[in-house]
Amino acid sequence: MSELHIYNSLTRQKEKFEPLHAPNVGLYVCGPTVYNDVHLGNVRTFSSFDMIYRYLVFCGYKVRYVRNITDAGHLTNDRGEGVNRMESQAKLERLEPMEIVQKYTVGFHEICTLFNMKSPTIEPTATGHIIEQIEMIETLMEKGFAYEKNGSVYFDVNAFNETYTYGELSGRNIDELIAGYRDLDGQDEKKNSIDFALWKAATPAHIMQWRSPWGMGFPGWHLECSVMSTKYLGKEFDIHGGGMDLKFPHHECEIAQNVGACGTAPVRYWMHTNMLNFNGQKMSKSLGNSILPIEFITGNHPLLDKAYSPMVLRFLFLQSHYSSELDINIKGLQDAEKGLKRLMEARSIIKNLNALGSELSATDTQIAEACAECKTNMNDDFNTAKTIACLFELSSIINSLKDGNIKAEQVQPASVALLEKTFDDYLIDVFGLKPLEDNNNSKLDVAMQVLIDIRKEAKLKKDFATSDKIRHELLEKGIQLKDEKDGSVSYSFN
RNA sequence: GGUCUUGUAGCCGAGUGGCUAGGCAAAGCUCUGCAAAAGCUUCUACACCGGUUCGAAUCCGGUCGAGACCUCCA
Repeated sequence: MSELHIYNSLTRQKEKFEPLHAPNVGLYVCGPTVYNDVHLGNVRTFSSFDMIYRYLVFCGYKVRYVRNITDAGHLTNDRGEGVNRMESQAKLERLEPMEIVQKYTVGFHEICTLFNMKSPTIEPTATGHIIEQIEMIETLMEKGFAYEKNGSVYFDVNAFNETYTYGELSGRNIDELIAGYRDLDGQDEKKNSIDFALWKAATPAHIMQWRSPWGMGFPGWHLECSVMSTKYLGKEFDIHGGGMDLKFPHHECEIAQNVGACGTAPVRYWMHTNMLNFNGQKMSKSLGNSILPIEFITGNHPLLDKAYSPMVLRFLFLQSHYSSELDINIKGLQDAEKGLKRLMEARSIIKNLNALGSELSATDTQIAEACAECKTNMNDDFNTAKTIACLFELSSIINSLKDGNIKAEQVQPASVALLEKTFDDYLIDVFGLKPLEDNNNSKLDVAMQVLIDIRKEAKLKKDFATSDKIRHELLEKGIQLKDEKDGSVSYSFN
């Protein structure tokens, strides 16, 4: 595909991407609720959108990337029961709610940095937009899509559904939803069980509460995204993303709020990333089987055999499509580690390649085609897996050229330049992968050269005991010596 | 129960109505003092049963299996 196509969850098909106001693109992604640590499943979603953001920028778009921080104390459900997560965590940790917010916001940002994610261009907080949320509620009430009861305000789904349609995104209809709720018979103030809270009255015990026309209270969960996306991206914008699990009810309610308040469908392209499983089971906070990102990085977890670089995890994510479920396990992590190393080493070899070709060869054509295919694949709904396959194909050519299996005369200098650009473009810029380790520590390099020279001397004297001892012991410490075809010796880290 | 997704070689994982993705693992060869790394070669799969078609893993129907959402979650 020569132009970017995106699978739109709303229409359930791939569509050509046409921004409303090219070259500008508005991208909104639902961010984390900062009441405890993000887990690896969250990281998968955010790194998927990081890749998507990077690719849009790579394509020349000017992207406004908004990702919110949910820091208001929402209830664990909409029915007026449940607990305020921010406050219960605050009690648990004996901290102020805002200390909880600060602690886990900082933690989230640290993880984002470790995983080499670009910052959004705007990262708004729910508590920073209470006034705007109240304004949207007032608009919805004026239009007859919301009603107040005992200091709380609810969205009137039935009233909305008379003018518009509720449930399109998630493929639900109101009658079935109501039927599903019926056995939970109306223990609350809502007109209808499917109505959801826009504003909840707070009891004096609630620490996080704000003044509103309906008394002290706090906003409903779905409202902040409607408000902040409208404020920063407009009533209608290009892409809205989030995890699959937010499709219903969160995104459905968001659409209803936006349509109700503004009269237009807010989002052109809905994108949903799929869940991450570990050893076959969904990783989730509520199941209690989530391994923290930092535990992967340190290897400090009973289910892990060793530490894995954040880049290995990122690469593992990229090897499958963002919209597929991904099950990870130890074997998968190990495979990804090897694969990433292979690509990174191929990339570092390119700089030293000799190309003397003057006429277009079959290899030149092969390189040109594979490089061009990267873009075609990415344009097909961000097919990172296929793009990676192209890079592996190119890696074989690079290694062959280095080893002399392909002669320098068979490749034009322009092809090597293209290889270098392609690896930098996709591996580094779009995929956001960093070389596994920098070995530009000059003192280490000098020390390594001393060992390499000693080994070389031992080999010349046929003292293989010594030369093998150096090689084996370095390998045990994670440094691999490589005897190159030309007699030189290089090293890499395992 | 409702809505939806999915079932691909030892493992992971892309995919298009006809042109054997890719990675990891395994085997053989080249290279090597021996290795490692790298290169080459081999392993040709698409849950099952029907149907549409000149042709289907790809479309349709059914069967069986797996999963997600319908309640807080990315």
